[in-house]
Amino acid sequence: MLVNAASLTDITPDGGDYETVRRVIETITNDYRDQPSLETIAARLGQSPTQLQKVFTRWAGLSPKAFLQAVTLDHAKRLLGQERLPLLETALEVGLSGPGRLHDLFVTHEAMSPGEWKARGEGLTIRYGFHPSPFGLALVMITERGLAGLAFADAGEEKPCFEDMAGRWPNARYVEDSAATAPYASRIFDPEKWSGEQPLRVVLIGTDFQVRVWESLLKIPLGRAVTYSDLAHDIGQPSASRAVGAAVGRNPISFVVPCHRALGKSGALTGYHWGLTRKRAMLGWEAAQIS
DNA sequence: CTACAGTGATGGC
DNA sequence: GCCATCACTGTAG
Repeated sequence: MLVNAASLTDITPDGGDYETVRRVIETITNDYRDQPSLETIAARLGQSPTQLQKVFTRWAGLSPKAFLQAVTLDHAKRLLGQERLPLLETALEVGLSGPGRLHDLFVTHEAMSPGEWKARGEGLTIRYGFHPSPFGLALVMITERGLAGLAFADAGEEKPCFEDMAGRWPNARYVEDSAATAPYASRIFDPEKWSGEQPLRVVLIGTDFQVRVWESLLKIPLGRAVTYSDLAHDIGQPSASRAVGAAVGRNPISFVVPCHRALGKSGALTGYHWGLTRKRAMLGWEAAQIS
């Protein structure tokens, strides 16, 4: 991990940088054809180039230029390329008990029973809170069993974001409790705290098919990517790539269940529930964590 | 680039 | 059940 602790404590407590970063990424991806210089971008955002450069680098650990390179098709293909098959064969010793090993952030998970799923959250108490994160405001939702939801919103968009999530388990009781959710937020977004000793507890609430897809996603290590059809193969339904896409899109715990590491077969970023720009940001941020 | 077909899970009716 | 809707993919013009 090249990102040092100081830079992380800079970004994580107040996620203000993300707004700037988001606009930079957006600008560049919209106008990549005319290769805008740092200067032009800075001018458009009403900031000085040096200032912009600094904020961006603090956020990603990567210069804007290097970052962009990390999110190109080329790079995406490389993420996909390396040893196609072995990747998903990595053991996932989860079961419903013992701590399993999972990608970079160690996670234990359990699935909800079908009964609980049918009840659509009936009898479940979900506590939630908004917290700043490197990717904008993060909405964290937890139950007694562990983390159940993670979503993102830009400033001012909290309400639709919450409703999006709450609509998935309409019968649950929702309690605002950011004191309870805060520890989760800080765990998740600080790579320094990713360790196997204290795995993050996660509870997957979804249909059987969805849960299988999400479990597959959890097997993708940091800095790697797979295609929707890889995932389809992994769950034993090679032709169901489209259905897989839909299931990936319904992932309630984005980032932790790394749905941003699922790409189209061409390496193109096909879609993202919380905005394609955010998907780029995550991939670029991760690229910086590895190097 | 667009169009279309084949695809499987899901949710509303 | 039926039908529309997808964060898909391959083929054709």
